[in-house]
Amino acid sequence: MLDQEERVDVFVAIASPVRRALLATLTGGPLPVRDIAAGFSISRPAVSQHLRILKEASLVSEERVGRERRYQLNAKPLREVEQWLTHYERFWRARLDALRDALEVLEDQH
Amino acid sequence: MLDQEERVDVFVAIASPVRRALLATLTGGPLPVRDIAAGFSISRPAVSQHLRILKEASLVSEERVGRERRYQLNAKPLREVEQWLTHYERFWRARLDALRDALEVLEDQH
DNA sequence: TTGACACGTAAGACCTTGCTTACCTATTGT
DNA sequence: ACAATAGGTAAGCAAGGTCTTACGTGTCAA
Repeated sequence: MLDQEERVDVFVAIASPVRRALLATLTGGPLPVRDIAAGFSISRPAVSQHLRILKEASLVSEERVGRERRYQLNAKPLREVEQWLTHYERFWRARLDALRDALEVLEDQH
Repeated sequence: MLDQEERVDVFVAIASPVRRALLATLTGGPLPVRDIAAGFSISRPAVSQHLRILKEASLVSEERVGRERRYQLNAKPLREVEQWLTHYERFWRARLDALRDALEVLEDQH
């Protein structure tokens, strides 16, 4: 079960708005490249190149069906991003708490 | 309370391992550039340039104290990333559920 | 078996990124 | 006033990303 080409960092993969849009497109289920590219203004080869990056980040997998290649979303690597975020969650929560406390003080003054 | 230079996409800002390390460095509290750069092998100007990107993504703020500039973590923009992730959470959760179910079937077979 | 289709890949243009060194300004301490 | 410190900025460069068009390969259908 070893990933053969896990070269691309997930953070790098999702840094591109185009690639995030590609992932969003695949939330509805697997699609062949033709259908994916239909929703984008860039050329089909450009879409293929982005799909390759996503594949090398394991964010999509490809299944060959006849002459089509159906790309499927694989969200699992996003857990790394979520895990990274948890280290910072307390910081923006701290901010919110401070704001809430400040508002409470204002409330009490009335 | 308008951000004067919110040019940089948060996803782009955190795509760099160096910048993620810079953010990690600041979790301990505000630091002057000198102290930040001490933990990195790249030059101080390179650190300054990364800090600028982070500042333009509002991930850090700077406070001038004498001849120092103390950079402080501001995690709030990371909420955008977290919010984006929630759209995909159900996908990797679906995977986990499928795995758990498969394991249960194996259990039952014994 | 021949043409159309689906798709990847190669090559090249172009822009951006990320580093370096050199230099500048602002502040502090003597 | 002057030297040292803190740190931003400019210039230059190598490397990499992102498009395009052209082309190659595998598959289907007549």
